[in-house]
Amino acid sequence: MQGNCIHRLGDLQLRILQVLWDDGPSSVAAVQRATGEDLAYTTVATMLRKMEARGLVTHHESGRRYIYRAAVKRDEVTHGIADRLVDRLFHGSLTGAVNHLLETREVDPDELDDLERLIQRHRMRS
Amino acid sequence: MQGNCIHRLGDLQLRILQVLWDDGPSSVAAVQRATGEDLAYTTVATMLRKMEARGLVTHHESGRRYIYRAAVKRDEVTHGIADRLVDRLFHGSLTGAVNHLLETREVDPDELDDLERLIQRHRMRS
DNA sequence: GAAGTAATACTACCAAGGTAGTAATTGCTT
DNA sequence: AAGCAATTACTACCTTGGTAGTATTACTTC
Repeated sequence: MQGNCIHRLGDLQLRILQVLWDDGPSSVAAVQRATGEDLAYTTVATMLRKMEARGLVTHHESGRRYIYRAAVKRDEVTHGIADRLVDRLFHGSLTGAVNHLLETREVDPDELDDLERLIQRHRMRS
Repeated sequence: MQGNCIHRLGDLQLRILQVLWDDGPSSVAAVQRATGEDLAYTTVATMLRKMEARGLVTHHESGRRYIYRAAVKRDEVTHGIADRLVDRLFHGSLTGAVNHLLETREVDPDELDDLERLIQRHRMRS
């Protein structure tokens, strides 16, 4: 929920949230399966419990088993993490960030087209 | 140096590296001052020692005092962290990342111009 | 109803970041 | 020389993510 420092997620925590966002409410077993990684059942269960304590997920019972669901929105988290990065590395400069990404990644012309369209679309808006 | 998981830096570690990149080789006291944060002298000294153990910085002695310098390049680190983020959050899609940044940040028209120029410049290159 | 199985709860550990106190050293200043 | 100030070394502690074992509980199946 609230000011929970939504950025600062470990790899496993993010992985689990992604499963819950993609697949919707899931049992521990389902999450374990969906992560694709080779983790003990109890590892996933423990992490889910820790995440619930932090307000990242909630659960309700279905029979004797817990069904977990994400308590934070994908956009919130993505936004939080991305913003934090832009601030930490580029002093909040979006241009700096995009520039760096363009410099250091392979970008094919199609992607450049996409980007240009994005910018056009944004220009309309303001 | 090498395979040291250059992404995965704590806030303080990144902060310290930024000081060393900006100001060049510095004593502990200088780093402490430059971080701007209110940290005990020994906190900075300890962190520098831990970072040296991880290969992030090196030191040489000048009289009885240590002068630390960054052992990793700014670009390496920035690239590592940014790449990791794009992979973690956007499945490696640069367009997805940029799109998200545009959606969630205030972007003024000047910045859009800058971005467009960036893209043009990149188009030339390929 | 006895045995097996699946689920959760509890506990424990390790590593790393972060923070800082205390001790020891050494050099400078009066 | 005596004492103060700066500096490094060592140690300690807390938190969090990550990983998983063991114990307990409860449902299912024969």
